[in-house]
Amino acid sequence: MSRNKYPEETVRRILDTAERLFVEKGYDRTSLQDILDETGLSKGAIYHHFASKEDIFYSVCERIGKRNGAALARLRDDDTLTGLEKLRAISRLSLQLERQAKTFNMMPYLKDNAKFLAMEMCSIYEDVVPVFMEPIVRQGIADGSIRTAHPRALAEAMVLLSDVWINPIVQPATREEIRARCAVYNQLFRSFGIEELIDEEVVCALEAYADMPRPSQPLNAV
Amino acid sequence: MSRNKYPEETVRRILDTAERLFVEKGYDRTSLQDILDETGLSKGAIYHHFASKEDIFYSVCERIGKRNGAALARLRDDDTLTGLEKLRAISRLSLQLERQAKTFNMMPYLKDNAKFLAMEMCSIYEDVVPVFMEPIVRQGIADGSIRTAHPRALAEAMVLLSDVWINPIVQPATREEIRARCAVYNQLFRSFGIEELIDEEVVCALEAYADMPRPSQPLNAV
DNA sequence: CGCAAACAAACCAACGGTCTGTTTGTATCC
DNA sequence: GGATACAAACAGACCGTTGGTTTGTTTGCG
Repeated sequence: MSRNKYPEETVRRILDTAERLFVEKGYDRTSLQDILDETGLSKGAIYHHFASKEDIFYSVCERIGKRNGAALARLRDDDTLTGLEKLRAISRLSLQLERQAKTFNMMPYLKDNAKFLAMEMCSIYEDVVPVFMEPIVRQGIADGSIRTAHPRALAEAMVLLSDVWINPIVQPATREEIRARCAVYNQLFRSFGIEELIDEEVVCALEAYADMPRPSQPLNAV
Repeated sequence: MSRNKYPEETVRRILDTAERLFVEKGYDRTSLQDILDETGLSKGAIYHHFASKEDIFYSVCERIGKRNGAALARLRDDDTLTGLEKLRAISRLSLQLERQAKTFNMMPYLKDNAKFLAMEMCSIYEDVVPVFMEPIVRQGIADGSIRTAHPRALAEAMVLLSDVWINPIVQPATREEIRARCAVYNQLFRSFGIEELIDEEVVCALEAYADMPRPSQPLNAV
């Protein structure tokens, strides 16, 4: 079936399949052959639309970033909320986005998903902070709901902690650990005027992750 | 030259070479052939001492962990310092360790070193926090120099921020950005009784990284 | 002397990636 | 509006390299 009339459909199929496989098995353990088998496409098809396996991975990440970015942009540009209120909303929102993306069962633990972690860190520095978080913090400074002389740095600390620590994707944790993390997280930012960054409702939602079934064992025991 | 009398020398050579190559080029871009060429050994030799390429990587990481662990253990067990004083000393120490390991020029940016980042995160949760940081925080609580109900969580937040944020390895930054990060970092932990976690001297040392030459371009532009 | 540790090196399947070839939608010309 | 041209959209054979295995050889040492 050459010369498809709707090539963007093919691209979508490739990205959908690749995203699922990368999330399920990790980048390294997903071979091009796996993607070929599951899409029913040929190598020619894939290399017509993408330059390399890594290119597919980056495109997958970019698409996830765009999905999340749309929701974050709406929040950022909402002019009925103060900066502080937006920060609180983000805690709620990012949990929701994570659920959608199903990245929360991304692992057999961290080691098999090094590439995703690295990309997340990159996008935090290059995208999430400068495009969404810093502007929101600056708004908070302007409207008096946040106090700091270093909006960028404060935004970085908040996003990093929430995305690679609070967020239980990265490391499984018990209910008590999750609750303790949230308590510390809230206390950390109190002196910047940011009270109750994570409210009880979100804490409960986070706690639910503690019971999530995890893949039995990391494949590469050290 | 078969049947070497000092096989541990061979192991050391393999680990030394692999560590250097992994740091210079990243795990993915270092092939076994590279290690063979630079050590002058054969595949048989390497697979006699190691189970796989990943096994070499884990051994490299383990060795780095042991090197750092020795220094951290000495600090932890020093009974002339309060918990708080030990935390301050760690800021200084980890900078020093990083310099030794030369991991600070680990990159062509983050994307080429996903595996190291993931291992660092793992070792933070599995090793650094429970073995070193949490005991120190607990000591600080006992001797009154630190105030928190959640020593583990506080330790996690401190290590994460210092290792993947303050530490300029992960993302290059200007002098002003580094200084701003340190200021925010110090303010974050003030309410736990932890004053001046990073002092001016360390800030200056960190600033010096801003001028470090970085590899020109990431190899995989998105 | 014998045996296993410590290698050397040929060998292998699978991988990511390339190249050439084929089909086919569509713009263009008359 | 039908023939023609052309490139987009694939298919699939092919290639070098990779990580990993196997078999063979040397040699220190009990």
